[in-house]
Amino acid sequence: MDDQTRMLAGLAGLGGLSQGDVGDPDSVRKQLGQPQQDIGDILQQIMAITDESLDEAQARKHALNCHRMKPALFSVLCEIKEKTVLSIRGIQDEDPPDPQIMRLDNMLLAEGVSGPEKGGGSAAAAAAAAAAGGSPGADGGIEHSDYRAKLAQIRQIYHSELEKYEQACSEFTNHVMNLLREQSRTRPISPKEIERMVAIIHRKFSSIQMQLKQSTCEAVMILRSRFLDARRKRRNFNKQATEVLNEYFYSHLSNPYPSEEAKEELAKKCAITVSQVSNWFGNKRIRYKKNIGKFQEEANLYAVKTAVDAASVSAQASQANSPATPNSVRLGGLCIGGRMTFNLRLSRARTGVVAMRQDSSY
DNA sequence: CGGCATGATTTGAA
DNA sequence: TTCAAATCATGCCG
Repeated sequence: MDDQTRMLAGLAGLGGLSQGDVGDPDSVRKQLGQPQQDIGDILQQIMAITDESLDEAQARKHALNCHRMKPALFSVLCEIKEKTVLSIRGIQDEDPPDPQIMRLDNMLLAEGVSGPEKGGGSAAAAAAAAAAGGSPGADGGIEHSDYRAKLAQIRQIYHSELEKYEQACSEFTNHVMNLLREQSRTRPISPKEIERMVAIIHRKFSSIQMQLKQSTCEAVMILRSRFLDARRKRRNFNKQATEVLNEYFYSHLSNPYPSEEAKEELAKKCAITVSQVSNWFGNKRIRYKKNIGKFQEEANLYAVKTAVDAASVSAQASQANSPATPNSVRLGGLCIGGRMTFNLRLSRARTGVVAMRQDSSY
C-alpha cells in the first residue's frame, strides 16, 4: 500500500510538480520564505513524507487545504505551471500503435493463443502439423494432441495473466484519476493532464503486456520446435506392437509388403501411424535380408506362434470355413530353415498392373 | 561408456 | 509414390 502511494505520488509528479510542492506545507512555506533553502533538505523532507502513514498524509493534506496561505500557494503553483507546461507540451502527445506489439499480436493470433476460443487453437495445431508434414510420414496423432494440450495450457496462462494486467491497469488508472482529482483542489490540474496521465499509465502497462506477449511467443516457439523435433526422436514400440508386426512379417515372408489397408489395420492394432508401419517394414525387410541367419530364430518363433494361433482358430471354426487366409501359416511354416527370400514381388499393385520384378537373391 | 538394436530420415531408382 | 539402401540418432543393456 505504501509503495503504491509512493508510485502514485511519483506519477503525479510527472504532471509538472514535485510531490514536495504539494504534500508538505512546511516545506512550501520554507521555500516561499527562503528560496535558497538547501535542496538536500527539501529532498530529505520529500523522502520523509513518502514514509508517512496514509493517515498522517491525509492530515497534512487537510492542513494544507485549510492553510491561510493556500490561495497564494495556488497562484504560485499556477505560475510555475505556466512555465513547465510550456516545456512539457508536445513531448509525447501522439501515440501510434507500436509495430512491435502489432507483430506479437499477429503472431499470437496466428498461433491461436489469442483470438477466439478452441477453434483458433486447433487451427494453429493443424497449421503446425502441416508445417511438420512434407516429409514422408507425418500424421503423428499422438504428438498432435500433445501439442494441442500444451498450447491450450499456454493459452490459458496467457489469458489469465492478461486479465490480471488489465484489471490492475484499470484499478491503477482509477486510483490515479481519483488522486489527481483530489489534488486538483490543491494545485491546478486540467482534465487534459489527467488524460495524459492515463495515457502514460496505459503505455506503461502495455509495455508490461508486451513482455507477457513476448514471453508467450517464446513459449509457443519452444513448444513448436520441440513438437517438430519430437518427430525425430525415436521411441521403441511396445512389445505387443512389435509382436503384431513380426507376426505379419513372418507370416508373409514370401511377400512382406502389406497393402495400404493392411498397413492401416496394423497401425490400428499397434497404436502407431501408418508411416511408422511402413518404416518398420522397410527396416525389417532390409535387415532381414542382410542377415537372415540372425533372424532365423525369430522367424521360427513366429512361424510356430502363428501356426498355433491358426490351429486354434481353425479348431474353433468348424470345418465349414474354407481356408480363407491365403498367405498364412503354410507360407510361414515353409520359410523355416529354408533359404527364404522374398525375391519376387508385386510392384505397382495399386495400378492394377501386376508387374513382376526380379530382385537380387540374397 | 561402448556397442548393438531400432525407429526415422535421406537419397536415388523405378 | 513406393521401395531399397545407407545413414542418422537415440534407446538400451552389459
